Amino acid sequence: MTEGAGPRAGGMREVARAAGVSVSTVANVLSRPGIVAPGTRQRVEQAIQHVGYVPSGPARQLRGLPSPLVGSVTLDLANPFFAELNRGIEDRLAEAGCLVLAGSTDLRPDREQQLLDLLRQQAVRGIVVAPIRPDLTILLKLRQAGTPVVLVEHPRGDTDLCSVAVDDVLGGRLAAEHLIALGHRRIAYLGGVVESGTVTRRREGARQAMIAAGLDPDAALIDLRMPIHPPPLIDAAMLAVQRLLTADPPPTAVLCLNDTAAIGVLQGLAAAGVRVPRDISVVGYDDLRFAALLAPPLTTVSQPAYRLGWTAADLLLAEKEPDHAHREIMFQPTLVVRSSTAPPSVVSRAPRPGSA
Amino acid sequence: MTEGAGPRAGGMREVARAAGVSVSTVANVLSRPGIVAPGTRQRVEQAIQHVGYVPSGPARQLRGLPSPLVGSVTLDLANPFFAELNRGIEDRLAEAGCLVLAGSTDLRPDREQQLLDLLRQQAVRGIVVAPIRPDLTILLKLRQAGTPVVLVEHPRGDTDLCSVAVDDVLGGRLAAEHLIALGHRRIAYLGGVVESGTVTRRREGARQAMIAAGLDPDAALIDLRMPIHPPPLIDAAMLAVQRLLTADPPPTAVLCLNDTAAIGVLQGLAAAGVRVPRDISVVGYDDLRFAALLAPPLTTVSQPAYRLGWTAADLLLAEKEPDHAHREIMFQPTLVVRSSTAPPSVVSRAPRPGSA
DNA sequence: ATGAAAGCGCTAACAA
DNA sequence: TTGTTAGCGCTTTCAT
Repeated sequence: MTEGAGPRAGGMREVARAAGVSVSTVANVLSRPGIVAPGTRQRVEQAIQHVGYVPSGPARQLRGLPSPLVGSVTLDLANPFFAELNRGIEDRLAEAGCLVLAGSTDLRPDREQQLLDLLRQQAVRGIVVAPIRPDLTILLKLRQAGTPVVLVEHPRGDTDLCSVAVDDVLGGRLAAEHLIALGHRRIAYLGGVVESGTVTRRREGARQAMIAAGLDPDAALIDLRMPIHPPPLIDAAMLAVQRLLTADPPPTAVLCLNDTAAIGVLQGLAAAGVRVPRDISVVGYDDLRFAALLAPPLTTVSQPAYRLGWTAADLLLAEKEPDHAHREIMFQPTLVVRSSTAPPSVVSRAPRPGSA
Repeated sequence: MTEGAGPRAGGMREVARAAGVSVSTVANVLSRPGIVAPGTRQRVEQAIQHVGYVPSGPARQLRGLPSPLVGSVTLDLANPFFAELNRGIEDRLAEAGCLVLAGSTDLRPDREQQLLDLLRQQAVRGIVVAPIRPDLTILLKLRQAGTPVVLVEHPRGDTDLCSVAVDDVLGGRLAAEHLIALGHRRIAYLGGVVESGTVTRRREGARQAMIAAGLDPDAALIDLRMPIHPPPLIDAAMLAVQRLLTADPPPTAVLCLNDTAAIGVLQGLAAAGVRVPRDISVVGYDDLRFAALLAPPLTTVSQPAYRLGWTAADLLLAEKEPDHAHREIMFQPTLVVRSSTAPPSVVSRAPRPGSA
C-alpha cells in the first residue's frame, strides 16, 4: 500500500512505522545521523527509500527552521539585464541549497507591494529587491519584522540594510563625457515618463558632465521621456525617435536609458533614413551581449549584471551570521566605445562652452 | 509591546487576544467574513491592523491548503528566450495570486533532479518543466505523488501530462527549406555536444527538408557541435566558426541552434573577414528582439516565448479543476526572412539533387 | 455568532 | 541510544 509514492504520502510517521522506530529516531537519522545506532539508521534509511518519503518544507518552517526560499523583486524578469541578475542570484543561492522566488514590478508600486506581501507571508529567508521608489520605509519595516532585505540598484543611504549597486551617476557621466569630447553640444537623454532611480541618476550624471565641461545643461541636455508601460520598451523607443528628430534645435546625439531602448532608437532612425553615427550618435546602457553586433556596433556603458545578483544573494545569505554588519557594495561601470558614436557632422548650433 | 511589528509577531493568537475573541473567530474573519457579526469583524480587523498580522503560508500549507508557489525548471533563466517564457509564467500566475520559483538546469540532469526535489519538498502547487531528457518517468512519478506537472518545449507523447510546445521539426524544416530554395546544397547545423530535445528536433527537421528536396542529408547537412557548457554560448559559437570555415567541402550556410549562438557566429565570421550573406548565409532561431537589428539583420525562426510560458501556467492552474483532461498545445513557428541569407556565391560542390 | 479542540508534519527538549 | 511530549500557526468540525 505504501509502494512507490501514493498521492498523499504520510510523512515521517509512516517511515517510523515501516522501520519499527519512533518519529524522533527518524528525525535524528535525518538531522543528526551520528547519534543513531548504525543498524537502526540503516533500517530507517531503507524505510525512507521504501515509502518514498519527502520531508515537508512547510512543516519544518513552521517549526522555525529557516526557509530555503529567497525572494527577488526586480523591474522585469524578461529584461535581459535583470534576467542575468536573477541568474546570478540563483547561482549563489544554489550553493546554499536555496531557491529564488522571482517577481517583476514593472515599476508599479502596487505590484511591488503585492510581491513583498506575498513573500513575507511565505516567510522567505530574505528578499533581494530593486526598489521602485526612494522611500524605503516599507522595506525597513519588513527588515525589522524579521525578513532580511538587500537592495540592488539602489544606494542604501543611511539605512540599516545591505546594498549592491553600480555607480549610475558615473555611468551617465562617462557616456556624456565621451559625447562631449567628440564635440557634441546638444544631447538628448531618452528616459521614461516614469523611470527607475538608476535611470534618473544616469541622467543626472550626464548633466554633471555638461556642467563640468562648461556647458549649460538646460540647453545642452534635452530631456526626452517616453511612456514605457503599455508598449514594449523597444517599440516605445522607436516611436520616440519622431520626437527626437523634430526637437529644435535638433540634438546630435542621444543617450538611451538602456540597450534595449537603443535597439528601438536604431530601428526608428533607420526607418527614418537617418544614419548612425554620421547623422546622429547613439549610446546605450548595460552592454548586453548583442550590443557589439548591432548595426552599427553600439557604444554603451557596461555593468556587471550577473555579479550584481550574485553579490546581492551572497550578502543576503550572510545576514544570518551573528556578527553581521550591513555593507554597501558599489561596482564601477565602464564605457565601451564602439561605432555608434562619432563627431557631429555639422557644427552644433548650441552655444560653445565657456571654458575647459 | 505589540506596536508596529516586532521581530517575532505572534500570529493569529495575538490578534485574537487584542480583539478579545477566539482564534477561530479571527480565522473566520479572514476566510468567511460573512458569517461574523459586523461589530466583531470590525474589531478583529482593527486588531489585525494594529498588531501588523501577516498570515503564515507554511502553517496554511501544513493544514493542507494549496500553496501559492509554482516551480519553473528551464534551461537557463538568463537566456532571453527562457526569461521571456518565465515572464509569461509569472504573469499568468500573478492573476491567480501565485509566485514563480524559477530554476535553471543548464542541461545538467543532476541539477534538474535537485531542483525537482527541492520543489517537491516545498510542496509547490505544481511545476512547469522543460525536461532535459526524453525519459519522463521522474516527472510521471512526481505527478503521481500529487504534484501537477506541465511540460514545455517537450511533446507529452502518450503520457498523462499537459504540455505546451512549438513544432520544432517544422521550425527546422522551414529554415532549411528557405536555404535550399536559395540554392544552398551544403548546410551546417550548429548544435551542441549536449543539447536539448528542441535543438535535436530542429536538426531533424532540417534533415527532412533535405530529403524532401531530393538531397542526400548525410552529404548536405554538416553536423557541427560545440561544447556549450563552460563557455558562454556566444563565445562557444564564435570559436566554432573556425571549424565551420575549415570543413571540407565548406558549407555555404549555417543553421544556428538559436539567435544567441548566431550572434557568436556572426562575430566570429566578421573577425575572420567572411561576409554575410555574401560568403555564407546564417540563420538563427527564436527571433529575439535584437535579431532585426544585427549586422546583418538576422533571418531566423520565430517562436512565441511569452505565450508558451503563459499557456503552460494556465494549464497548470487548470489542473485543479475536477474535470481536467490533459492537453497538448502546439504552437507553429514561422520563418522570418531578413538579410543574413542569400543565394550562395559559388556553385556548390555538392552533388546536385536528383529530382525536385 | 462564537469558542473549544484536534491535528497537519516536524523538531527539540527531556525522559527513559 | 531511543521514545515521549509539547508545541510551531493555522483551519475545521463540532459544540455552545
